[in-house]
Amino acid sequence: MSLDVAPVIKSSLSKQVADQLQEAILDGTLKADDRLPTEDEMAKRFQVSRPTIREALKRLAAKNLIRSRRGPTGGTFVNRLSASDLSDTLSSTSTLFVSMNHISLEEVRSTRLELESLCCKQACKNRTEEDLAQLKEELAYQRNPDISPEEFCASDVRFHRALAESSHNRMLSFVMYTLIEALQPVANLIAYRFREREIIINQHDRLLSAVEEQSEAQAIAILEEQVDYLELLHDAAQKNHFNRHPQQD
Amino acid sequence: MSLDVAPVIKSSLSKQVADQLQEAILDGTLKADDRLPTEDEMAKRFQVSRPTIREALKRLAAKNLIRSRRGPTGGTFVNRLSASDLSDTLSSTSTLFVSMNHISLEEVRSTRLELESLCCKQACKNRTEEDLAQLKEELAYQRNPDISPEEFCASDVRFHRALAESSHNRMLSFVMYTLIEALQPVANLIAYRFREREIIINQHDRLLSAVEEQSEAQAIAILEEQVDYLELLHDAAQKNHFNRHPQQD
DNA sequence: AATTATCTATTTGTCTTACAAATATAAAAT
DNA sequence: ATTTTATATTTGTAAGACAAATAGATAATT
Repeated sequence: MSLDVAPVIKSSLSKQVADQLQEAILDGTLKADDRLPTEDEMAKRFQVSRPTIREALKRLAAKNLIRSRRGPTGGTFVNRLSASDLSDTLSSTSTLFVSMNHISLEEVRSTRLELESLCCKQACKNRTEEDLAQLKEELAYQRNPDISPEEFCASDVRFHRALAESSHNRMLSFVMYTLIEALQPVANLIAYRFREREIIINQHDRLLSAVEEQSEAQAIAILEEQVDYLELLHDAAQKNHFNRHPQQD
Repeated sequence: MSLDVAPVIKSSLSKQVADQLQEAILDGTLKADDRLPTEDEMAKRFQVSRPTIREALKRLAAKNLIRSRRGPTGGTFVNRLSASDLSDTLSSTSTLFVSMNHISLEEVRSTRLELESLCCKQACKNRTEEDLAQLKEELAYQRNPDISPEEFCASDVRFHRALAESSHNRMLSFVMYTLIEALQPVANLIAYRFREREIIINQHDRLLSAVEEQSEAQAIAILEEQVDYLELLHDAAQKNHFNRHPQQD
């Protein structure tokens, strides 16, 4: 006889508490900047010990859902999450996803090209003067040959983020962030020498002009050109990296 | 005299421990299924108390980076993350993003349409027999009028996920998951009555045929039709919800 | 002999209590 | 009136104990 036993739920107490609190935050019962009860108070209400409450709070803190401050006016508060806060969470998630699932660079690149083309299209329609100013500022920064490779790389990320923001579609920007971040680990391997920088800056320059002149087709063509060029650099970087760190098995 | 004091790092101990461990996981020092030292052992090594170690571990557990088991062969292990594991993390992140930043449904919908069109295009090229079988299975399930609205909704999600998977571009599927999840809260408000179900099933049916016959244009047309139809349902659902739960302030 | 039951050691899960550190408020001293 | 000092509140950390799960070894039973 194979009786269907109830699959006795026994997740840990701290997890149950964390889930209940998260639920309250997600469904709006707890709003941004609301203050949660004190840890002692919650311990009494949930009928668990304070360490258990604290473990639950740390789970939420890991997701950036709450913040804590000590003192009389302190306590634990619900966070108002900005796009960049969430993109931090996303970036480690997408980095993990790519590395642990052995996603090929080709998949990331092709998806990025498609999505960034979308961003460009909408950016050509919706870009404001502020958007253009931001892009120009970043471009000017990149032109300084004294900045380190890391700074150049970071500026490149900011340029493409600004491009995404120019679409004025926050949902699209959000997913675009995911993709930009997913390529970061490889991008960091690239040796941006003078010649490479010059080419990339030139592409950025023309891209900016295309967006400014609202020429979708041209913008997309430049994107394709850049993705192709980055593919070359990526491949070279990986070969280089492989030679320096040969796999033993 | 305003001496520039060192900006004394004072993030909590548990956070520092968590960050160190996460770093080790991300850079590959700790690989999937590796076992961490016992909590007592780590407490000694990090020179902090066990509760502090535990709070750190809970932070990582919240991100699904580790799992724990009791007993002699138990301990804490590094997780091998699959796409579905990550989608749990993703779903709350994207749900939060939408709700906390007041992203309009319009932005989500238009982005979803664009992305899902991309999925469809690639699915028309790359879909396998297994993909088609999975889509058919879900469609058959939806045809059962006895399933609850929640089950219908869940099946709808699975259908669209399967469609994304059919593109055989895992990066694209990953970002598509984000969007599907972002629409869940509203989708759950919809009252899927017989008539609505019939229409949606019919759309799914034709969508499946288009993918099977590799007709990109037709597939995208049906997607547009469905997004438009869902817009109607969403609006109705929100009006209904608003009437039942009027805002006080 | 083979199976079952019991014991034991190990490790995470939880509780209790205590104290440290930060910090706002109010009282006291200058 | 301003500064200092106390004080209360709340999170952060620590230590120790016991509970619960679980694998392996041992003993008991059939």
